[in-house]
Amino acid sequence: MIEILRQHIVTRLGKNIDQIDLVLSKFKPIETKRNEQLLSQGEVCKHVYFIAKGCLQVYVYDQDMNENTRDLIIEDNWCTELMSFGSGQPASENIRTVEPSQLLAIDRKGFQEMMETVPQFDKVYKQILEASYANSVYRINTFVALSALDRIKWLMQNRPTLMTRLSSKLIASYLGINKDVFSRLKAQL
Amino acid sequence: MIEILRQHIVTRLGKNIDQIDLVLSKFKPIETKRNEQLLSQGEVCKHVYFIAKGCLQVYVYDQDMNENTRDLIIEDNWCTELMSFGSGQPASENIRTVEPSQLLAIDRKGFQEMMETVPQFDKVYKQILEASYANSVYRINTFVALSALDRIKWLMQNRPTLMTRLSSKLIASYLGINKDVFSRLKAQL
DNA sequence: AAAGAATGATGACAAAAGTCTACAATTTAA
DNA sequence: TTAAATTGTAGACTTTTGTCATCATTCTTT
Repeated sequence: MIEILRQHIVTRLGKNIDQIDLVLSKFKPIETKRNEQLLSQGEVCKHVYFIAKGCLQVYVYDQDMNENTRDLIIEDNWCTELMSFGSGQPASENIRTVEPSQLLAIDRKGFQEMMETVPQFDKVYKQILEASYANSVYRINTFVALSALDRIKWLMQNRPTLMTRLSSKLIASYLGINKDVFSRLKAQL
Repeated sequence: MIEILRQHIVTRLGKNIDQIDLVLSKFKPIETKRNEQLLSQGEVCKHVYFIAKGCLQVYVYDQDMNENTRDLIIEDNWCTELMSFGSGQPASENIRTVEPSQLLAIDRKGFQEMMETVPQFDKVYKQILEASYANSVYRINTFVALSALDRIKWLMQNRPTLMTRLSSKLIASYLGINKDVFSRLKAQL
């Protein structure tokens, strides 16, 4: 499992990283079933997860306790509640697995040590941040500019794997559409 | 004008930055009227702007050529189209001033020099990225979890200055609500 | 293999949001 | 300072989206 992370780092920083094994040793492998809770709002987010395999859902509750999906993240990506992880304040979001997953978790201490002792890792962190931000930007633009139907089309165009891989319920929640409406709109295509 | 940026950096990095004047010298001051176009989609985004005074709108067009606002950014903040600025690819977003503004612009060359010669600035960049990302996360959550009316309430709670300072048309577009609907919902409060 | 739970589709209806028009009020630019 | 343009509000109407109930189907779990 750790080899997948090694590969992820190598493709971003090149092969000759002195302390790559030191870095890797700071990650703890976790095997999960589906629907395992990794973070609940109110708790402090203690880890950053690298997803070697599987899929995580980041979600929030509304007044009616419906679950609304802020992000769906698949393998070869990172997941955390950054604000809580960075500040130590309680998280406002929840995270769970939606598939049996293989994760590599690093805690705050490990993360900070890594950033200090392996300056290059700072670069990886920046890349992760930039990618996450870019993702958010596109996502916001779909919400301000597109109707429900067009958001569905957008997802099919831009993240076709998500559409086929995950349940309609999840996808609808990710798109900010009621699941019944999603079902109807899909039929229209 | 440059003093405002100096202050911005000092509060983030502390007073004893060796080369702060070198950094500041790389920024070009720009005075704008309102409604000045800083970037049009298709162009490459060549600058990062620090807003010393005023307000910028980042927006995209939909099929009907309506303008949809991805972000509204006021003084003491940064604005750019990061993906285009970073990659040199054509921008997918537009940027204009919505108020007469005082901006400090740095181009790619200046930016890269800065990151290399003043390693501390890298930290500022990271902070900007993190803040922008955090912002986006909250914003996405308002879209997946809240109705139009609740998004209005959210904005009044969390960014009350925006509400009073900018036109209803802009705010409606920022919230992803039709301007007529926005007018009606506001009356309901 | 079977019971139970979750999922996805559908119809009927309700509520929310969007469109269009008109008009007064305000702002902008000549 | 005025003419022109933009903005904000309102009513009547349409479309989109949400809700609820039902039912067949598929997954899960025992």
